[in-house]
Amino acid sequence: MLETFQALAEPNRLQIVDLLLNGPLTVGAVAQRLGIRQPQASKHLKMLSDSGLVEIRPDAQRRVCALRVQPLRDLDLWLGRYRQLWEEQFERLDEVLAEIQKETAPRALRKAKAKPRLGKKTI
Amino acid sequence: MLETFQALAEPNRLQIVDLLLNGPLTVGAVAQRLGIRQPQASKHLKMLSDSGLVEIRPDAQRRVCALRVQPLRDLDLWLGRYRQLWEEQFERLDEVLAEIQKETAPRALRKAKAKPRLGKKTI
DNA sequence: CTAAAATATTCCTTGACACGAATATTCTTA
DNA sequence: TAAGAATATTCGTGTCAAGGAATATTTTAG
Repeated sequence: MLETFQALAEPNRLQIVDLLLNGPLTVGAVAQRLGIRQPQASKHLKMLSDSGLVEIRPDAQRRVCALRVQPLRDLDLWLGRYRQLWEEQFERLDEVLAEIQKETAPRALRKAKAKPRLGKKTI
Repeated sequence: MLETFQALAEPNRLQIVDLLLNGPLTVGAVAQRLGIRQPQASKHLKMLSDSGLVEIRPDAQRRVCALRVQPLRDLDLWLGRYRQLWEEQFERLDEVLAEIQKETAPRALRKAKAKPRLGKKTI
């Protein structure tokens, strides 16, 4: 997971992954479409390969690079633990924000001691 | 998107996000649970805040840090473009399994030579 | 076997950033 | 106002990785 994030935390590599969604490409093709030089493309593709995001298959002198879905599936799984967060919290968030807005905006800020914190969990 | 990946591409920050799934925490609490020092926690939380993954709300002298779902939703959206990729493979897998089933079940296993490999796309 | 094509590797420099230590800042309370 | 608590910031250091340039390696074609 960490490795996947690190692999995708670089502009060219993220672009490469997006590019390979349309199908496999050779190293040179990747370099050309990204406007980078061949050695950089090789390096980035090697890192993507190490992280499991790309599979590099030799074809004569060239290397054909294709996406591997496994890390993305893992990412999807990881995200799953958060998915409920925006499904159940969405309705409530609006309410809470409106509440706060209503509470702080109309009244001028008064030296409120022991202000009654809204019943959320206290830290 | 890139910013989100960069924010999550660091062990402590990824751990912080995972931690905040259980609810908001103060800076000190985060530092304590991660076993890191307070300044590092502050810095990491600031980066998470800059990337939009965490919201820092002042509460007296402390800062309460809570997850923000928006970047995660964006990540989910981004992943969506790849989701069909492993659904295609699932369909293929089903076909293959059905093929095997059809091949082994009715007829006793026969010496199949030059078994037709399913059409791997050539570059 | 040689030349050319495609890719990989090495060396170097530079910039980003993680960590530690020390200090500064902010807010509350007595 | 002073002290204490919680957090932020600064500075210095070491590490890692990205980019460029040059070169090495591998494979096909002639």
